[in-house]
Amino acid sequence: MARRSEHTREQLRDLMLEAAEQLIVDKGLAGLSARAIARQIGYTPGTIYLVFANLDELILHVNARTLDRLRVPMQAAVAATDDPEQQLLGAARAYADFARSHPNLWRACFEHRLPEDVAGPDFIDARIAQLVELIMAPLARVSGAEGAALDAAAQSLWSGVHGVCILTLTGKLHMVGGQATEHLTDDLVTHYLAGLVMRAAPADAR
Amino acid sequence: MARRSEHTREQLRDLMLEAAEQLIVDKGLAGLSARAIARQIGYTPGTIYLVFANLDELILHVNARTLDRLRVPMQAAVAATDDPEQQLLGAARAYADFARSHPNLWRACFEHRLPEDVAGPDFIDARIAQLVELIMAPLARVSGAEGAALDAAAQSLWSGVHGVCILTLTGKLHMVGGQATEHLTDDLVTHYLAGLVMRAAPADAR
DNA sequence: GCGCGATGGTGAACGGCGTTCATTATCGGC
DNA sequence: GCCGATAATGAACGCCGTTCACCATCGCGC
Repeated sequence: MARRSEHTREQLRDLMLEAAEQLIVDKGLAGLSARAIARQIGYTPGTIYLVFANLDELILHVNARTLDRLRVPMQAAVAATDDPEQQLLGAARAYADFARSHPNLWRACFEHRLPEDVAGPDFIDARIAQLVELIMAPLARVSGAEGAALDAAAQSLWSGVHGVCILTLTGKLHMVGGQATEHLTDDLVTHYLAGLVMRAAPADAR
Repeated sequence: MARRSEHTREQLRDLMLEAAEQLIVDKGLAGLSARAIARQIGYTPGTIYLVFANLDELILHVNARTLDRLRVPMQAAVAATDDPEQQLLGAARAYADFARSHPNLWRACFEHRLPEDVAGPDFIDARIAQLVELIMAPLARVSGAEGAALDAAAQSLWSGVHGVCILTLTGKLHMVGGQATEHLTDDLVTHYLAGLVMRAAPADAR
């Protein structure tokens, strides 16, 4: 017992994040435990606390990685065209697609709850802000909105897409005529955008 | 030990649901435990399993109650006016208001996860369907939609409002210019409806 | 070549959890 | 007044997150 320097702190950190990620992918947040991570990487639970303050912090870092990975396809969707409406549709579809392909990782980002009195760390907030900012420019272009109105549009649209993903992926919406995630995100985005554009430049005023 | 018939099964059931509800209200789903419920009602944990199959089932029944209570103000909002757009706005506001006044109960309905392989019970699905159905009639009136298109509209609109509530209430949206829940629901509903109506009867066709 | 201080890592322990079940105290009916 | 049925217990099992005294190992100074 008591090996020395088998891995550096950094290596250990990566091993733990990797193992935790795999556990979440396989069995969801509920399947994650300090003991399971330790077992997976051949250490004891105590070692985890040499690297992270507690399990919550470890999970937050897994989530940060997930949010980074989620940004890639969304960014690609925005870069794929110059039509701002298509950019927004693409981003929403990329979001929904990521959520559907990595349900447990994606859900971990939003289901994980810190203790009542602890605030989320900046490195998570910043990554969420990055995602919302991705859609700001196209949204400004289609709607002509700016300032607080633009902020509101970005937040409500993004939240809306998020809501569709959550409810369809957790099976809380499979009632009569339950619809596919993609279909509903498209419906939400196109109608919201149409309404937003109309409000900005009403047909009556043409 | 081993008191007999101090309460009937029904009374015991209600005591447990009441105690569980209070625990969730006070400390969230995470603060709920079989031992805490038992302590609260003066029984031992084992007794719970004479009434419910397991804690999950008990939580599902608390959630069913919560959904029933949520329906009341939404129904009232729909009954308060004849203008379908105002009915929809009112229902959304009622939803957001309920979520904000009973955050822990409301969140319990959506954060509680059954084991991977267990399907949600009908008595929850039915109550969610009831909520969505509340907005079907007004939505049909404003948009003229019917059939699958109407289903899709109801689901994406409701999911969207839900998403706004989740992200604002869990503090996952307090970035630059973070907006109030009510403001964002109004924004989402009005713009979505405007877009939906326009699509149904475009201004160009007038 | 050797001892020693620093330290990475351990593993046992604490108090919690959900759940099960043999056991017991109490009841209604005979 | 007994007896079978049963409501409720509480101890037990195997988990959990987290802490910490301890020790095996390393690199350094001699």
